Amino acid sequence: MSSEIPDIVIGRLPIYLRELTLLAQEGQEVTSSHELGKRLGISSAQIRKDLSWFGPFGKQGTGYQINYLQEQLKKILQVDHEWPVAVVGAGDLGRALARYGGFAHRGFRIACIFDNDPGKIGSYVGNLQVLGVEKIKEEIAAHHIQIAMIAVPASHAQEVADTLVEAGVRAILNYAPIILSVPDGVRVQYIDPAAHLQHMTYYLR
Amino acid sequence: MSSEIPDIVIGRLPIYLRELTLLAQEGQEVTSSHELGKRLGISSAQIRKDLSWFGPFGKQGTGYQINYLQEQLKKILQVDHEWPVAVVGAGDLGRALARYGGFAHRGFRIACIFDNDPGKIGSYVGNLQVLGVEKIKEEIAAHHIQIAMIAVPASHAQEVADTLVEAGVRAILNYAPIILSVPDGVRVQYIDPAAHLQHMTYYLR
DNA sequence: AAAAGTTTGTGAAACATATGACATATCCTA
DNA sequence: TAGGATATGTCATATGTTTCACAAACTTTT
Repeated sequence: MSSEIPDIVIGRLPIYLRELTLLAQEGQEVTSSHELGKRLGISSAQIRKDLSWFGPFGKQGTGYQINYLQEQLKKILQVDHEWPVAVVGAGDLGRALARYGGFAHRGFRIACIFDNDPGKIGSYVGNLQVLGVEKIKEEIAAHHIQIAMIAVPASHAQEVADTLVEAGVRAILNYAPIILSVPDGVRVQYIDPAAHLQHMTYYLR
Repeated sequence: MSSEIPDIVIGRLPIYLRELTLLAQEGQEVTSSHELGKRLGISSAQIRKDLSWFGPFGKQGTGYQINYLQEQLKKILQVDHEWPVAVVGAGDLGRALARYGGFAHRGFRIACIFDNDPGKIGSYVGNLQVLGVEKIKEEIAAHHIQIAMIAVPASHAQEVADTLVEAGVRAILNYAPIILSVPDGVRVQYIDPAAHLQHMTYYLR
């Protein structure tokens, strides 16, 4: 009976939420599945169907109250409160992530950053001091951090992931170009820009 | 008859190629759909089916010659030669992308980097000098660049995309958290780390 | 040289996802 | 207040994707 909500639907919710925030910034108060779909390049039927997994949020004849739908999506995605996030790797990418301003208003706060390079440990990234990787366990446990981003070379990513999982992390955003092996209950998402580029070069003929 | 190859299949080829490279680095010469699938967390049937869209690359009883399959995938994805890539935005992210060592052996060379900040123009990122955005058109045309990465704030991303398309770019990897509007024939891929994180927080209950 | 063991490539079946279409509700205009 | 316009939520349908299962080809063992 209570069939599970498809993961692919969950994956679209952040995009809906993002676009709603944009609409709100533009001063709009109400939108429709049609308008949203047009802006996102998605069919209006799909948006209505996706949302209907979670409840009736709209009003026939009118559409969706933007503020209300935003709140509901935040609740569903559990970003109605802030998550502390750990960054492992204080190279160019790790530092860029730690300083990126786009996380704050979307439910995330970079809480700590780690590296294994003695030359980097102790230095500051924004107002965060880089900690040694040996501190991962205590720091993550102390702050009950459940989310981490891995921005270390592929050769060290699995080892880092193991440590993070041991420390209690349950969601990993992995920038290293390898598949991580993690126990059940831990989720991993991957970002591999070169793979995206190769996906596109296929079509460049 | 000649049905088109699904885009989702194309999207997996770079992952297969990446894993083959890893296997080759480990000194292995032959692999099987089963081994590959196990390492990637994908069913062996899917890998065989995906590859079969392009031809018979394996040998029954043996599996796949890694070198050969790598070559074939590179040819299919058109990364058997190097593509020059433009980066727009020389902030933390743009600089991290420009200096990232992971593109070179996967078919890409960062050819130029642009910014609109007079304080950044003229400075060096690695051995690339940051150019002003007003140079985008001439530079991209001169070097026949067809691929670009956008690493500017959301507020400027569409404008940058328009300029890039006008200059001849046909593939864009967009790091700005907005959907870009581009003409037919131009492909866009999106990277939005906050969206990935929100996708995962859904499951953190 | 035969038997046992692997592994591919592929059609058919199962499963998952997206679209179409419409009853119903609401808004707007006159 | 009636009629036209708009938009949701949902069931049925269509499309897309993955898995299953097996013949055929090859390797290894006995």
